[in-house]
Amino acid sequence: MRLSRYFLPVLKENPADAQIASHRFMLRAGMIKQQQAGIYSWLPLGFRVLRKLENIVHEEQVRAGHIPMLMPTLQPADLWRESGRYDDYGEEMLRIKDRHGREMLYGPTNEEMITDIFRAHVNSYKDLPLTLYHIQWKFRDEIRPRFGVMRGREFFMKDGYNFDIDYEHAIHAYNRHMVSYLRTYERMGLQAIPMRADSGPIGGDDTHEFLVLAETGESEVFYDSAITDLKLGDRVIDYDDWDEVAGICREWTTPYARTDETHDEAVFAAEVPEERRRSARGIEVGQIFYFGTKYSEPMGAMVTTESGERVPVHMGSHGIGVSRLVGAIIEANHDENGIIWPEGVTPFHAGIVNLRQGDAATDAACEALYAGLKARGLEALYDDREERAGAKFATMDLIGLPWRITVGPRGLAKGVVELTSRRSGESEEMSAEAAIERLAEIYAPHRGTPVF
RNA sequence: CGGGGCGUAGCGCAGCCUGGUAGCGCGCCUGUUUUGGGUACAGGAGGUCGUGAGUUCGAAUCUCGCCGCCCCGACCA
Repeated sequence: MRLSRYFLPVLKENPADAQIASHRFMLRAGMIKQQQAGIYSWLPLGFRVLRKLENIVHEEQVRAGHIPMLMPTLQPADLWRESGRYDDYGEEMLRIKDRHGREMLYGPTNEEMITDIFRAHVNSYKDLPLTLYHIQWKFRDEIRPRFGVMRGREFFMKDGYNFDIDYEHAIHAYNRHMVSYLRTYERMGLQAIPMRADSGPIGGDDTHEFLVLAETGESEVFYDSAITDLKLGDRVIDYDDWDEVAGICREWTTPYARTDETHDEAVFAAEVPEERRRSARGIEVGQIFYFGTKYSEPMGAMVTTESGERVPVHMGSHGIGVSRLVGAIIEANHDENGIIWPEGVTPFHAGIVNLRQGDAATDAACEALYAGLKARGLEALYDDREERAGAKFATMDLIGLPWRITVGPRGLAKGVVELTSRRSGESEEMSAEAAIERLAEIYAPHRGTPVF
């Protein structure tokens, strides 16, 4: 993408309304524009990141054997009356009437709707296990939205629902989700720690929240520092292998890690040596629940077992806050100059800065570089504006592309360009070809592939 | 919802107390200049002062209503 033809409305000054780094940088980098309290337009740069995250989530869900679909944002009130949540959910649910006076709501979650779909089409244990998910906009009419997309009212979320014949199968689904989530966050360059949590309005017995450690987190967390050394890495996982999946969950849930809601100081002290006890703040970026027959029973989602018995299906639900993650990633990856995107989620793989726009040789070198990166499947943002070097560097730092290639007459005279890491600030001179080669290597592990 | 604050040019703000129909910085446009970290100079465009009513000869400024936004708290993916 040539910056001169892109839409990147960056702000030089800090917007008054933005309190925390992610909100400030998202506004300054031209990623979002607020339309109402807690409701944002996603401008091109922000949209690219959102799509990258969405794609990673899809890839990891499909890898775990879960099936993508799409449910509507508007739901009929009657469905929620069946589960009893129409009255329970309270003011947080946005209620609407259509022209005929029919009561509807902008869905804050989809347990009722997915259960309705299930009961309409599934009757036998032979169709289980089944896990369906979608990534869709949700709405929760927060009393007080704040922190930009971290706590908006409208938000983009992956929510998945598993249907299983009994408790044991449902727990495997739960474990499978935990592992798939660990891998999802890891690919996004995040360390998200599963912590034992409270179930809240979704209800249920087993539940873990995933928290990203960040100073601006809304929850206080307590954990054994050993947990932050755990890495999934590139181990191959068979999601149908109950023992393997449970083993990975054990690895991550054995070290103490809880939010203030479930924290127990006595247990913390007994289980964790003092030098490994940590307290910090965390941003919740996902949660998994097992809730058994909470919805299937009142809504009549029954299946026939092998022995001919009709039983309510065991369910769980699992969410990842995709739009919130954009903010969480920035909270965990920024400095005073702007964002520092992890390679897995960056909106462009590299930035090209032309230091002498209009100079035939520099222009040609930049064009060749741009084409060369494209040929290797890498997306560059080429700053071809008539701007001074300082302005171009400042923009690149702000929008946080992890790699920058600087092209100027001085370097070209020596036959080199400069490759700079946004994270370390270190630069290295090399030929344009070598820079392309290097970037191709760097991004080799971060290539997404369309999954469905 | 309780408490606090704000709404003046695209963004950040001053002006309001002590009414006389707007100003600064950044950004934008033009020209010159500069050219490896937001260059300098000159010229220029751009404002229903959130909105409605009231007071007044006269309201951005005073009074009341409404709308919107932000912060703290309770609440929350």
